[in-house]
Amino acid sequence: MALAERQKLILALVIRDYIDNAQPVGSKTLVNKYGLNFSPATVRNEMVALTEAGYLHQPHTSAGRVPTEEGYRYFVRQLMGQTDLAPQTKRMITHQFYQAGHDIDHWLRLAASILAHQSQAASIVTAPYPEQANFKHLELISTIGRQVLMVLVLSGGDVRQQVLTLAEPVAQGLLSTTAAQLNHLCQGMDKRGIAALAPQMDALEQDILKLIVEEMNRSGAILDGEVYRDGLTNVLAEPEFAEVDLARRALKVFEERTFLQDLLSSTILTTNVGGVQVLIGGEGNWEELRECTVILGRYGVPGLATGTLGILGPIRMSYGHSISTVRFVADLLSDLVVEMNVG
Amino acid sequence: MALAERQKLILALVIRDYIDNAQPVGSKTLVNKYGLNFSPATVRNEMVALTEAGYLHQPHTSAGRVPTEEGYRYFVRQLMGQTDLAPQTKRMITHQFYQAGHDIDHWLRLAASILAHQSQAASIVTAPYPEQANFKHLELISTIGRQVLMVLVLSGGDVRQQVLTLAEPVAQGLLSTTAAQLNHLCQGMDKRGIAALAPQMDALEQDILKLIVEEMNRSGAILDGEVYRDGLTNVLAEPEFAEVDLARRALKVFEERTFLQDLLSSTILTTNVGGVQVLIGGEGNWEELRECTVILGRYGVPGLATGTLGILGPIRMSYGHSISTVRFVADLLSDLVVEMNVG
DNA sequence: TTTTAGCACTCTCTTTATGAGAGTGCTAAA
DNA sequence: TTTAGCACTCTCATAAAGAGAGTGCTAAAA
Repeated sequence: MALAERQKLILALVIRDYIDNAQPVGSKTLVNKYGLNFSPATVRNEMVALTEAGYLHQPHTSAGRVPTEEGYRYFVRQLMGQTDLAPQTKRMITHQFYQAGHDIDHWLRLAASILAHQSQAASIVTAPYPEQANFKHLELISTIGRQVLMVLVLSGGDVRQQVLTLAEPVAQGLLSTTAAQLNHLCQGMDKRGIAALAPQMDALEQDILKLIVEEMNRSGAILDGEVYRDGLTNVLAEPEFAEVDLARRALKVFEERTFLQDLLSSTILTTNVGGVQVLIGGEGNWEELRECTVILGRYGVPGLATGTLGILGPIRMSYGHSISTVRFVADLLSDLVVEMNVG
Repeated sequence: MALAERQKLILALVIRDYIDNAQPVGSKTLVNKYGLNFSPATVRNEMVALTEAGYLHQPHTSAGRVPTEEGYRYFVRQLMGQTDLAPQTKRMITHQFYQAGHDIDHWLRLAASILAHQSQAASIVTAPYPEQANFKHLELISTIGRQVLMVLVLSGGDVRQQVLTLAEPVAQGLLSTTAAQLNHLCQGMDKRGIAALAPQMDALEQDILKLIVEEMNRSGAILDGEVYRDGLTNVLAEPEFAEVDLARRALKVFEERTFLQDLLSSTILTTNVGGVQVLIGGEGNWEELRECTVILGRYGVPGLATGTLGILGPIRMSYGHSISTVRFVADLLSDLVVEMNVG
């Protein structure tokens, strides 16, 4: 259903007011507060239409109106327009990154902290994960008995460790020469190339190559690396989560990796780097996120390394600011990924 | 005040019952439920004594009794006795570690998960930190008046800054030569060696050395590396945290690094590896932890690398199980640290 | 002297009633 | 099409009343 201009105006005002005050919005208040040049009765008529269209809702017969999920969605998609952070906010954020040194760990932690702080919501940032990993270097270290520690360095500086248990003990000398050979042979190869090498090798080498391929397969996995969270307690400060159980279930989605994996994987498929996705009220799929909005973005360099970041807050959140923040931080992290791979 | 045996029995029963049911415990209930061979009136008399001694508390004139913080402390120290996990629980935990591969990151994540799950509380595990720091480099910078900024670089690349206030102003030139001398003298020394140097020095140098030793003592420290958290939402499930604000403030302690640093540092000084410390109700120092108990332990190899782990839950928690779990997981992690350093 | 039965008393929690307040929906006039 | 007027509805805060649980005290029993 297409909305008339005045209806759009009223819807937008109701949503804005509700976002600020967390109180149902009445016709009279609206007119007085925003100096509308038509009467409360007119507003009421329009509100009836908006309620019938499914964008507003009455908690009870004689209360003001509250936006429905559908109302928020309409607002975010049609009414809000493009927003951007204030230049000074941008500067402040950039400055913090600049000060954080050159450690990716610090960056990601800071990113989570900034997201949480700016949006007053819970935030999450996943470490960038190489989408396509190439072989760079291999080290084999005999530890004890038949146990061999394999250290694998992939392109992008990703280091993996795995323990390999051999059929029989092998001397460190042989391990070293084997590693040297494989380093020579596999240099720069992707997993496909390495898998193709295997048939011509002896048993020991085949074992090792298999493990290498396994590790490289795990690349591009959504959630293998570290996850940075922050601001979980912000959510608890919102009045809609005065009912702890609601808060508990929502935060659980951010806390448990299995949930998170589901949540992020659906986004990864549909969101481009630089793009931002807004999930309002669980969108029907997420009972746990009934009263929540999740804003997710991706950062990094497609085909090289990408990560996900986002926030979780009450549906009643300041969308403009939150979306801008997620987008801005994503862009900053993307720059850092580029720098890291260049430098 | 020393308690009679019967008083101890009643105190223990009240606490046990309250831990299970989160309801004030009355005299009649107690007698019926636990088949005591004396009457409710007798129990009431004893309860009066226990209340006067500060171990029990009445929410209002005509309610049952609730343990005070002091009551819990007495319980934990005197009444509870040594507890241990059930052998099958231990096996299960050990098994999970065994399956977790050989990656310290996984171990710590798993440790946090197990702690959270076993105790139904929020858990925290810090990465093991090398305890023994050796002197590498010193820089002394005159800032203003008698204030001198000391920058200390330790082995492992750990950089510390401290401001030192001298008895009288000292020129930058003298500071520089002093720094050069000390750099020469202390090269590669540990804190013990540096402490031994002090007596032969002049006043300025002694001041500086003292500060250096202090900083090196803080090694081990506390919170530079990754922090693993889990089960934050468990806390929200407890009835005492139905009031979100209480939960928010408590969880904030675990969430914010500055808080955590304070909390852990106080423990690090007083707890040995393998030991467990129980902080009940913030112990007067922690307003945020008013309704909480924090159980902290240390793991690792003293003098080599140690870390901290612990849980945060409501005061009304199952102490036996929680303490045993913290201790057991600490021991397991200690074994892993040993293995890691041997292999 | 210690323990116990009996009983009045206290305090909370729940239920019910009442009134104020905010906002609506409808109708009829502008 | 818009608006003023008004009766109506529903929530929320407050007060009153009754049920329930547990206590403290006293006097008798062990």
